[in-house]
Amino acid sequence: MTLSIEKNFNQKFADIFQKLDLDTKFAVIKPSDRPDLSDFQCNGALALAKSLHKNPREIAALIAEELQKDKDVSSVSVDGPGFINFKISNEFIAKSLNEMAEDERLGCSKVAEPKEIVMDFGGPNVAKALHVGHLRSAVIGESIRRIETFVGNKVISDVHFGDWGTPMGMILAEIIHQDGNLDNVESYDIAKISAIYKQANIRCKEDENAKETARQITAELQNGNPEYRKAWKYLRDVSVADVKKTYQELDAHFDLWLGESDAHQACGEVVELAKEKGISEVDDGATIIRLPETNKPMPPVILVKTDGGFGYQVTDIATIKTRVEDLHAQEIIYVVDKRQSLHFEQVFQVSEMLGIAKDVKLEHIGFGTVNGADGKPFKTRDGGVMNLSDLILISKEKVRSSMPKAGEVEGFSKDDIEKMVTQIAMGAIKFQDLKNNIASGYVFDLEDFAKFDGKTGPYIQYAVARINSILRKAKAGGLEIGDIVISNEDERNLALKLSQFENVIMRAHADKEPSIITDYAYTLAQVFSGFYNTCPIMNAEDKTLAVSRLKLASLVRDTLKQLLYLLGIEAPEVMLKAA
RNA sequence: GCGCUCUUAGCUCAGCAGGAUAGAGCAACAGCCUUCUAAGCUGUGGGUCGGGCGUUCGAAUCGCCCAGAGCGCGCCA
Repeated sequence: MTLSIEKNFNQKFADIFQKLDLDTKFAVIKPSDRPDLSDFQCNGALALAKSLHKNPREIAALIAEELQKDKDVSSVSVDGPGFINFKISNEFIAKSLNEMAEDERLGCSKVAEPKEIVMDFGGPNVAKALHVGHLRSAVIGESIRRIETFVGNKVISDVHFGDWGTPMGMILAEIIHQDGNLDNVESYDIAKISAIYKQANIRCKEDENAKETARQITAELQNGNPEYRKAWKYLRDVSVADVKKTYQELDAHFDLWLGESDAHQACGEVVELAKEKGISEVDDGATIIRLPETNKPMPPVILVKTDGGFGYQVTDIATIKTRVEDLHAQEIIYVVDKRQSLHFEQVFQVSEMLGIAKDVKLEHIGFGTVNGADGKPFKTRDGGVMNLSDLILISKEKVRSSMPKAGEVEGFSKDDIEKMVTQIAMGAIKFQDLKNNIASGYVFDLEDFAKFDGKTGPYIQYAVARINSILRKAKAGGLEIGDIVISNEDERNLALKLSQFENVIMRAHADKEPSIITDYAYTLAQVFSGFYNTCPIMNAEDKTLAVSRLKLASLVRDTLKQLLYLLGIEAPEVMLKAA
C-alpha cells in the first residue's frame, strides 16, 4: 500500500508526538498556507499550548527538533506564534510520486468498512420532460455515486420515479375528458402525454370539480382499477423510455428504475404499523401523525388523505422500509432540492418513530436552485421552464460553432467531431453545476455559459488533451516514460499538488461535496499549465529530465481523468478548434 | 408570525474542525504564438469579509443582537 506524502508525514508526526508524550490528536499536518515558507505546516503546538499551559513556541521547538532528524525533511522552522513549517526532500517527493504512478488507484485508499448505500436522485415524473431543475439532482447525484463507489462503498442508485400521485389521476381524467374514454391511450407519444399533462394542470387549477374527479381517479388507480392501471402503465412506460434517453446523455446511472408506485404495498404496511404503535390519529378525515413541537413549526405528517389516497410522505417512508428490508441499506442518501428539507426531516423522524430504519443513516443532501442572470429560478426567454434536452442542444450548438466542420481536419470523421462536441458541452454543463458548493444555488447564464475560459470543464479537458498530444509525440519519437526526478520548482509544485489526490478524494467523500474535486482538478490543471509553459518535455535539456517530465505529465493526465470521471465528465482524446 | 439558509473584489463564487499577508474565475488594463494545441501563460489594479457586541494570545470562521435577501411552513409531489 502506497502512502501519500501527507499520510506518511501524519504518521511521522504521530510517532513524534507519542515520543514526546503529546496528544496525537493534534499531530495533523496540512499543505502550507505559506508556500513561500514551507510545503506543509503543523499547527498542533498552538492547540496543545492551551491545555498544557505552556508556550506554544516551546512545544513547537521540541517537535521541530525531532522532525529535523528525519532524512526526508529538507528544512524545518518554527514561525509566528508556533507554526511548524517544513519542507520535504526532493528525493522523498520523487519516490512518493513514482509509487503513486505505479498504483491503479493513484495511491487512494478505500474506506475501512464498506457500506451498502442506497442513493435516491433524479426524481423524474410521468408525463413531464426533464427540465433544468432535474439537472442538479442528476449531476450531483451521479458524482456522489461515483465518489462513494470509488472509495469502496457499495452503492445502489434508484431514480425514484414520480408515478403515483394525484398527477396520475389528473392525466387520466384529462384524457377521458378529451376522448371520452381511455381506448386510444396507447397511441399517445411523449409529446402528446406532456401536452395533456399541461392541459390537465390548467383545468384542475381553474375547476374544482375537475380536481375532485382527478382525486377520485387517483384513489381508484391506487386501489387497483384494471382499466386505469393499464392506461397508467402505458403512460409510465413511455415516460420512462423518454427520460432514460436524457439520463443516458447525462451519463447518470441508475441501478433501479423503481417509482413511488412500487412502494404502494409498503405504504399500507406503514399505515398499519403506525396504528399498531398508536402514534397515528384521525383528523378531519385524514390519518395523520403529529410530531413533537419544538420551537419550529412542524406540521403533521399526512399518512392517508381525506380522499383515501396516500400522502407523498408515506410513500417516502414506505420506500425507506423497502430499501432497508429488501436492499439492506445501511445508509440512504437523497439528492433533492433543499426546499424539501422540512419534508425529509419529517420523513426521517417518522421512520425513527416507527423503528423501520434502525441503525440506518438517513441523509438529505439539499442543493440550491439553478438561477437565471436575474437571480431568480432559471426561465427561458418566454418565461417557460427550459427542458434539459433543449439546454443540452443549445450547449452543443455553442461548442459546435467553435469547432472545425467535418472534413476540415484530416483524420476526424463527422462522428469523431460530434463525440468531441458532446464531451465538451457536457463537461461544461456539469462542471458549471458542480464547481460551487452544492447547497448554494448558482446563476446559469445562457448567453455566457459557452465561454470556456477559466474555471470550467473544458479548461481541464484541454489540459488532458494537451498531455495526450505530448504522449503521442513521445511515442512517435520513441521516448519512453522514466523515473520522476525533481529538478526545479515547477516540477516540485506539480508533484506536491499531485500528491494531494487521496486527501481530496477522502474529503469529497466525507463531506459529500463534489466541489472539493472540481476545485482540486482546476488547481491541478492550472499548476500543470504553468509547468507546461516552463518545462519542455520533448526538448528537455537531457533525457533524464525528458523521461521524468513525461511521467509527471502522464500522471497528471491519469489523475485529471480520474477526477473528471468522479465528476461524471469525459475527457476527449483531442480537442480541435476552428481556425 | 415561526423556522431554515444566506450576506466576502464591479459580477459569480471559494475559504468557515479559529491561526501567519482573505483567494479564484469573469470583467478591466499591460505583455507572450517560426519552439510539446493561445479553450493557454505572465503581470497590474480592485476588499473597513453586511453592521455591532462578545469569547480568545488570535475571528471571514465560534456565540449573541441588529439590518437586508432567498426559501419553507396540513391533505400538490
